[in-house]
Amino acid sequence: MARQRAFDRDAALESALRAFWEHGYEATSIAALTAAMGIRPPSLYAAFGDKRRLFEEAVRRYQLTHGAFTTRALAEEPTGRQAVERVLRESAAEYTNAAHPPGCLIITAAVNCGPESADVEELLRGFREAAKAAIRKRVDDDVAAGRLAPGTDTEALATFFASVIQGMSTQSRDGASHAVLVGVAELAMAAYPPPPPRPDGRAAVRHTKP
Amino acid sequence: MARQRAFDRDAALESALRAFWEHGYEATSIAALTAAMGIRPPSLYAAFGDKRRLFEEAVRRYQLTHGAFTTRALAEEPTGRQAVERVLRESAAEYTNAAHPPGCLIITAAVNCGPESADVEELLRGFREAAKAAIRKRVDDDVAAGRLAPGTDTEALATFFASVIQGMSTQSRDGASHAVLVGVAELAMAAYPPPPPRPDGRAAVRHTKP
DNA sequence: TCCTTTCTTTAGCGATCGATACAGAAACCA
DNA sequence: TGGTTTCTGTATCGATCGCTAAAGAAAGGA
Repeated sequence: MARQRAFDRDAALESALRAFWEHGYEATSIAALTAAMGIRPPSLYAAFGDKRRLFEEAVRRYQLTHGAFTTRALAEEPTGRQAVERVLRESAAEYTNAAHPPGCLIITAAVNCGPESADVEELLRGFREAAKAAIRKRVDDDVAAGRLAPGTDTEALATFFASVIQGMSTQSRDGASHAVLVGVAELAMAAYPPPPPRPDGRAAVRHTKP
Repeated sequence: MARQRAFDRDAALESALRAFWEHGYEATSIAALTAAMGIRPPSLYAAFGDKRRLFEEAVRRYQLTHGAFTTRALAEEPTGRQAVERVLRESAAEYTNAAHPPGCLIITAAVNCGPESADVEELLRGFREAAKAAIRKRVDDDVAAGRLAPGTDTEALATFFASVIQGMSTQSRDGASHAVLVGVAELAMAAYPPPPPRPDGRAAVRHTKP
């Protein structure tokens, strides 16, 4: 054995994550990263490989921490409708949480990429596609369970909710408050289709007076 | 008088616009710009000042050409509801028009900016805020005209539709088709509130059989 | 205590960034 | 045709980019 690393690798990774979250992949220089992480370039390269691998590790960490609420919400709620509503509400809260940068790293951190880092753009695109597919799966489950009419356009629904979430990320970075984004989430739920008529022909249960 | 410029300034500006549209402000280098515009750096600087002023001029050009449909739709439609629906439908078409890069330049071209070009980020943010305010104005008009209930949360509505449009831009850049984005636009319109009850207590006009 | 190993530091690598100095070329006026 | 002016092309500026060689510093084994 020999000398051990003098900095907290996890804390440094979290600092890098936040720098990427704030300014994106290309606009965050090694100099900015080392300043944020409190280390010098050789320590960064020894511990994380290079800038791209550091970014990928930061994204993985983001998914397991700040961004884990979406996976949880989609896994835990009993119906697609409830799952989508929870994702929307928790996005409104997370994107405006003053304890960290606004918006979503996976949505915003690799938007303006030169041709030499197109694969980084593609990496985040893959995560976004996976998230949209996870939403669609829950909506498809609602169709299969009879909670949504057969033939419901679940691709359009999933793309719609993905769009609202991505727009909420942009809005939060433009200064929208938590309260306004909750309003956005509630409005978005108006697009979730009503349940189909029951097989006995009776109307669905009403929750308001006729 | 003396020697005149040997290239088409407008065509060069359009080429620069598309380069910025594709990769964003910082990720588009002077070398990439001069290659796309078919000129050498001194010609670029003589005709456009510097990179920032070239970008600002490209954004102005974008607003007057590819992005002008929003201003037109919001100005020409008789009601807020129709204005919003037209903006959504035309956004779906424009963002997926294969004749130019996908999505919206004003939404995507200055997302990942370093601290030294934070003012460029702020410039586009201002345009986005103005667009959202223009949407809100048309919704406010619907409230004033009695087409929407008094007390309607027009800020939430405007932020919702701005979010959907921004999300559609991201989705188009991730590969969503025109047809799917039209579906997104139609779903978004479900959030536009129904008209308030008439003063005589009768229900609003129905367009479908009871 | 010395040796080995790995980390940290200083310093700087080649490449590219935005932006220009300079000279040659082209268009107008006289 | 000569003089003036402005544009164009070459070649390059200092600064910064991602990244690393080399030497000093610290921790474990002998």
